[in-house]
Amino acid sequence: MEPIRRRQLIDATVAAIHEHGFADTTVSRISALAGVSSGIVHHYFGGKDDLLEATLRAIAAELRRDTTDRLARASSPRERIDAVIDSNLDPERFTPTAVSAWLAFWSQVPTSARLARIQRIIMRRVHSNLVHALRQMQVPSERADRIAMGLGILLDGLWLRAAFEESGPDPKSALALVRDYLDSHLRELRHEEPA
Amino acid sequence: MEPIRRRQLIDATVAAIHEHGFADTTVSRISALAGVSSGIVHHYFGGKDDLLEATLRAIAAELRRDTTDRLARASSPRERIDAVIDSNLDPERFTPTAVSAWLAFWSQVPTSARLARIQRIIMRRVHSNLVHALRQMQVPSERADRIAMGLGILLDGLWLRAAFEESGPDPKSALALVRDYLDSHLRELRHEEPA
Amino acid sequence: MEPIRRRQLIDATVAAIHEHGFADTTVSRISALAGVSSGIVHHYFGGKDDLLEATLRAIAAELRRDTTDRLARASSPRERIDAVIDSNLDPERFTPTAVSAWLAFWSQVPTSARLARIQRIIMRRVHSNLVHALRQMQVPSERADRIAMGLGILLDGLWLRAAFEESGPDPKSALALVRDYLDSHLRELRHEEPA
Amino acid sequence: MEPIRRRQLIDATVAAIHEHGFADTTVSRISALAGVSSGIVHHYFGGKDDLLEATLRAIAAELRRDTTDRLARASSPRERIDAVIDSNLDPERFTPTAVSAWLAFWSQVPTSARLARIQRIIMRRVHSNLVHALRQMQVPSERADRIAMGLGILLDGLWLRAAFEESGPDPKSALALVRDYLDSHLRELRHEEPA
DNA sequence: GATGAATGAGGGTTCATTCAT
DNA sequence: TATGAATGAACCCTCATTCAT
Repeated sequence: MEPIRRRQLIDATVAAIHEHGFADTTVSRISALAGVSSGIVHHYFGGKDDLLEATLRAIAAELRRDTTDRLARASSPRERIDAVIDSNLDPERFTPTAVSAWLAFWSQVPTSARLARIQRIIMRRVHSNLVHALRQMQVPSERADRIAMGLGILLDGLWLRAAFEESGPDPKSALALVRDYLDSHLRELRHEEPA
Repeated sequence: MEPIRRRQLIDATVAAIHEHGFADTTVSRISALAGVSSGIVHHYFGGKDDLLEATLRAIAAELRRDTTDRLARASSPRERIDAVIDSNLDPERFTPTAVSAWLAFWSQVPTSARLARIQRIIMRRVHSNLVHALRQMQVPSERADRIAMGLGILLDGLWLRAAFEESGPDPKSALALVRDYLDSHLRELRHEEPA
Repeated sequence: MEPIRRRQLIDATVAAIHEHGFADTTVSRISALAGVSSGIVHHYFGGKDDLLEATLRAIAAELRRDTTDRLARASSPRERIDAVIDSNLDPERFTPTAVSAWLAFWSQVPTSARLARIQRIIMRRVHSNLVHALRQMQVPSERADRIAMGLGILLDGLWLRAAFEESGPDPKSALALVRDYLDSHLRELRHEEPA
Repeated sequence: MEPIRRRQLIDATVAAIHEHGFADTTVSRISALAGVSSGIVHHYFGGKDDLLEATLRAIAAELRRDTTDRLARASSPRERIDAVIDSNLDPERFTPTAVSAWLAFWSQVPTSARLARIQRIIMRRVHSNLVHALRQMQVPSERADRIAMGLGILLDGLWLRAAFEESGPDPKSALALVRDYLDSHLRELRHEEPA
């Protein structure tokens, strides 16, 4: 019963955040969306904060799982980089619902140590995945770090814009924009090499 | 008296958001930080929401003023682009306090029509300033639009990371990263031209 | 549970109005009198206004119920008129508590559309009951209307005075006063007939 | 200056009560209507309660003045009774504004000792004026008292209904109703006398 | 395991009152 | 005499949390 209820409540939390915003996401609204009583939240989670933390962990785990799957199927360093980018911009995850949930959590990061910790882990994972693949492509350490950071920042910026609806590019252009950034930097590297 | 009190309260609002986060920014906390009574907020602003809106408008106006000043001093299209970038990454404004306030407001955008409207205006201004300057450099319309969007997304991503402390680049590297993005695209354009 | 709590709160509201007056009837006072927490008001009624409306409806329903019962037991038009008068002046309802609650609601009628609506219905019911019975006694329509209005006004005046304690007649004299008014008008009619 | 300001504020208080109801009659609204600052109320009256008391006193004094004038012009006991009735139903005073102010004050009577005292004086004056005139017409003491009380109750009931708009008779019918009550009782007395 | 009635702290807001000017 | 900026207590209401069932 427990895993079912926990998932129900986490899904309902994401839905509630998207629908009403973080500030108006109340325990009753979440439980109403989940079709259960309000007391259940404290039964399966310690309280509202624990549910929120679990929700962030859950959507983070989803992203990680997808990235891991794609990485496993990749057969070259370049494909490994694309795996990371693609999983971040996968239209199935790059939805208004997901994106506004992320934004809501992000806004709590500066003042919530618990969420900040999780957020840091997520970011570092993306970064290290990118750096790792770049290093395999013979990109020098310091350079790999810079490119990975640029890619990470672009991805974050795209997610942010996606939360504002209409003011960001569609998933396809978003992908092109990030790939373009990567390509131009790799091209640049190749031109330098002979020198 | 009015302009003084309004500024006091707006400054206190930014400070409160930075210190406690958007959700825990209460009228009493704001007024305590401003060193005035809680009733004063409703005297000078209609209520909490109006104060929040005024605060977003104020920090947006500050950014616009700085951009306008820099644009006025620019003597070439390239300098105009740099003016926009520099004012967005000016270390004086690129502070944890300012940046977490922005993030807090951003998180309200998906569910607050009032704030969304202001946010849209701010974004569009940055975008059109960039596009305008790029067009003056003979960049084709569609291309100018894409580069401007890329720059805007990078800037947003950088602000977002700045709010997470430590996980973003320092102001100097941030500037380099954005300039680098611009340069590589302009270089690319020049290579295409002869062809 | 719901009907019990609702009744508790409605009774407490009447008591609070009697004790402190309408203006000083706060939600906390009501809930304290009812022996429950303040939050409960919003759980069982939407808010304070809804509780107040429900309270007026409840005391109006009580009056109507009593009138209906008496009307059912009446076996002549004259007894039907007495039924209406008696139920309005029944010592059990003609108490300081009940009477000051009515006055409090009356004072809100000129500025509260919700309460005005209910008040209008109550008044019309008394009036039409009286007119109906008078018509059965062969009193001409226009005359019946006038007598009924006079009776209604007397009843209202008596309730008003009852709220001022001491300055009104005791229930018994009140009853005599109203019956006397009715009798003299009926007598008058009989004298006219032969003419 | 003082008498001018006091009158301004008292008039504004009556207007505010009529317009917004007793509960929403705030000091700022009153002073706004009077065209003066809010602080002035505490300068000329001790506070809000004192202003309210002064307002009740003022409208009571107005009624008394009018009654006194009419009584002075009356040349027979019967005219003296009519004087009292007429001044209570004078269309100039029997207005929605005046009437809703009275009702508002009445509703405070059960819980305000200060206002109750004034109210008691007003009622007693009307009563004693009526009794006095009836005694001059040779009506036995106990009978005069009863008739005067009936008249007083009718007048109160009429004022109450006037506050409910539409549900009461027009000033003319109101007058007829009260005079009719008086006449039928006097006639009755004459019939008894010979017996 | 699950409910939802009940609590009460804390939120935004209003407003009578004070007081420096 | 007159102002209106400023206060802070008290209002209604929301909601995370508890707990008897």
